[in-house]
Amino acid sequence: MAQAARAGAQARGGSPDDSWGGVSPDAARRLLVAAVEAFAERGFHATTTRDIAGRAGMSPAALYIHYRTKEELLYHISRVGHDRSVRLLSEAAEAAGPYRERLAGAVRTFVRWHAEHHTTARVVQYELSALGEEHYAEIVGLRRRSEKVMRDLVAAGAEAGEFAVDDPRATALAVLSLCIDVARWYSPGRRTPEEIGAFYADLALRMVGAAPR
Amino acid sequence: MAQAARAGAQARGGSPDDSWGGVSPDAARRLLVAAVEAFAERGFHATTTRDIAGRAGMSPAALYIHYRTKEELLYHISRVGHDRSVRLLSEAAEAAGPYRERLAGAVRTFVRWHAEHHTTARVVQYELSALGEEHYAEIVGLRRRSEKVMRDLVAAGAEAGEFAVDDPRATALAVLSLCIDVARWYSPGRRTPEEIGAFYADLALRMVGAAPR
DNA sequence: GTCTATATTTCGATAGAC
DNA sequence: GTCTATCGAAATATAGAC
Repeated sequence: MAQAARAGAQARGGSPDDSWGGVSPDAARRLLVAAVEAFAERGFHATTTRDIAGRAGMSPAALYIHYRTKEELLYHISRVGHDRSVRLLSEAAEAAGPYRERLAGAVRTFVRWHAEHHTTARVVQYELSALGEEHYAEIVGLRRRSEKVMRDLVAAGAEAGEFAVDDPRATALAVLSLCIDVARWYSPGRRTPEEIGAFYADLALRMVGAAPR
Repeated sequence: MAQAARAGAQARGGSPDDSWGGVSPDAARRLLVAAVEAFAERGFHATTTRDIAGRAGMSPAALYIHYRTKEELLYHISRVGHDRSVRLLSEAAEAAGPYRERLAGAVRTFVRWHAEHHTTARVVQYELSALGEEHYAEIVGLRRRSEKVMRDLVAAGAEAGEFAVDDPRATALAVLSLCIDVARWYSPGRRTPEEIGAFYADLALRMVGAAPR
């Protein structure tokens, strides 16, 4: 199955935005990648369906064979991105070991994803308001799940005595906020996603008052 | 002078978005406030000139008496907001006293402004890409100034032995990033801008490895 | 300075041939 | 499934009366 092979390549982290290897048919995937790039550059409302189709090497009408509306394209991107976010955070939070390691792992992975896939992440994090009402509500639900994962992790670490925080809820939201904003400012060059992830993991440990390693 | 009186009211912090008290004539100010609200809610490109004019209680054509284009409205908002940001940060950084107090003051003030004026701040921070080329370049210059202020402050604190940071530049950008993202998630209710500012000042001190107070 | 009316452009989405 | 051609709606901005 081509999908499984592509999922493997994706897990290893290939070219800048290969989050969409599993999407088929080919034309639908090309349109999705084109939409991600266009939405990230100019925003959803400033992007025309002609632009998306053009980037994918197709006519404007071809878009509507694979997606019912422009908004559905955004929803697809947003949905996949938020699913990924929840999964990355959850897996790190449920790992074995001390809470400081779990938090560091969660932040490192989450930040690395935001840097590595910064075009996708930019759309996922900053184009929410362009979603239709129902889609928006669904995505907000996923965001609450991410927030809960981080909140529970910080609270657990605090109760275990590994963290020293006055307000676990606010601290968790601040850590998440710091990670998310990476999608806004990151651009390739100065430092690798891996390096930024490691640096941010250290910052997060400082924020929760974990003893320096 | 009405402008001086309004500036006084503004410094004391009145209603949620009175950053525009000094703008005259009255119609121009109403349009500006309407644009801020609309841009913050839906984004620049999703906002129509009809919507802006409507919120200001005027006809669509009236907008063009006071502003040449919709983009000029955004530029005005962005310019004022960035000037304010640079000033808030600079004043705090140049204050007397230990660097940890200066950093705490800068973060507290900057965050408080982002929360108090979160509609304005949202436009200022997240609608940059809708600016015209020249305006964009000018605003980027102001942003670099803000970054330099924070960078120099963290570096000075580190050299003075008050902060323990591995990478002052990256740490400064992360602190700024954390502050800026407040504009994205803040909504009135749970906690006051003042409380969030104080909380974030503490987080920033942790990030730079300042000794706990 | 503000309005009504509208010129002009461009958009999202569809029709129908192939 | 993709194309060319185009519809109908809606956008920014302007013209001209008051």
